[in-house]
Amino acid sequence: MSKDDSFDVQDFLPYLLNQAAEEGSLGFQTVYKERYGLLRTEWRVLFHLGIYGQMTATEIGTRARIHKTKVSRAVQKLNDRRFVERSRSDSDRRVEWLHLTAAGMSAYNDLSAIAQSYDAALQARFCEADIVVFKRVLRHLARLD
Amino acid sequence: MSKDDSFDVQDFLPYLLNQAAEEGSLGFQTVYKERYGLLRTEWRVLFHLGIYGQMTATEIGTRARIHKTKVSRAVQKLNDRRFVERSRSDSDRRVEWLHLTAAGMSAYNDLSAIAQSYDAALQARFCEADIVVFKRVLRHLARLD
DNA sequence: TGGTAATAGTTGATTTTGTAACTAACAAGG
DNA sequence: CCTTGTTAGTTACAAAATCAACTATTACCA
Repeated sequence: MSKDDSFDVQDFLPYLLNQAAEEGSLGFQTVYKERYGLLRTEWRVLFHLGIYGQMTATEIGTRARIHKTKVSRAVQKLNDRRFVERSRSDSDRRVEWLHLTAAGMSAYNDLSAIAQSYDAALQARFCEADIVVFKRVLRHLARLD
Repeated sequence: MSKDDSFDVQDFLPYLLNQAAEEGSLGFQTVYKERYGLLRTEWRVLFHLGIYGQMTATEIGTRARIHKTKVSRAVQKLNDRRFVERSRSDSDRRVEWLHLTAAGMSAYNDLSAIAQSYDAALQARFCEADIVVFKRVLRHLARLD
């Protein structure tokens, strides 16, 4: 017996978003996990380097809104696996430029191809007009525009 | 230098969903955290009991897709705080019925009221037609319909 | 019956995360 | 130069999530 029938979790946006996000990443998560033993943050860092090329840890953190300690640890792991190389900047020896190795690039290419087809399969479940609206609202909520 | 310019993380649905979900729960998270010292899972369990009334841990886990160990520990904490009471079923002594105490109900009422206005504020940023589409797609992705 | 499997829920060991404090390098004003 | 403040990134310790193994109870069936 509900105390307040006018409220339903399933209409609560943060709840809906969380459920959809979990459901939506589930399938792809197993790919980068089982195929390359990557964690979610590690995959995210890999993708940013694959897409935007050379970046610093801080830049990645700012762009993806990941805390610097999380980025730091992800970079460490990716470096251990020889997916990422670090090089100190000459002009400012605090900053470290990160870029993918050949192995990292190859993992990125493989995963991004899978990501694209995964994404296409997800989007195929809706009509194009709905996807347009959906993504626009998402981007706005995610503060990406 | 990007290897594959046709791909952008910001168009990748799982990524977008995650960012939006994190952004969207951020504000409300501080409410249940600072006001009642609740964790995300604890809040979710509280809400389910507030809305659907008496339930078992397994039912909550199934409906919200939370792992049973997470539910178990959340119920323990909520029970410690006297927000939830447990009672063994007579017909099957493995199952435990959970329901809110008066204190739990009051916390739920308080939080659900805040949740509703928080939700309304989020939704006010878009036109109604967009919200309708958005929620429909979300529900489908979250496999809630 | 008795044996095997299934279900509800808990506990313990290991990983991962979060918070704060830390080192190192730079910047700017006196 | 020195003090103070800021920025890049790491590390230490506590909190939380995860995974597997566990107890207790019921269900199935030969």
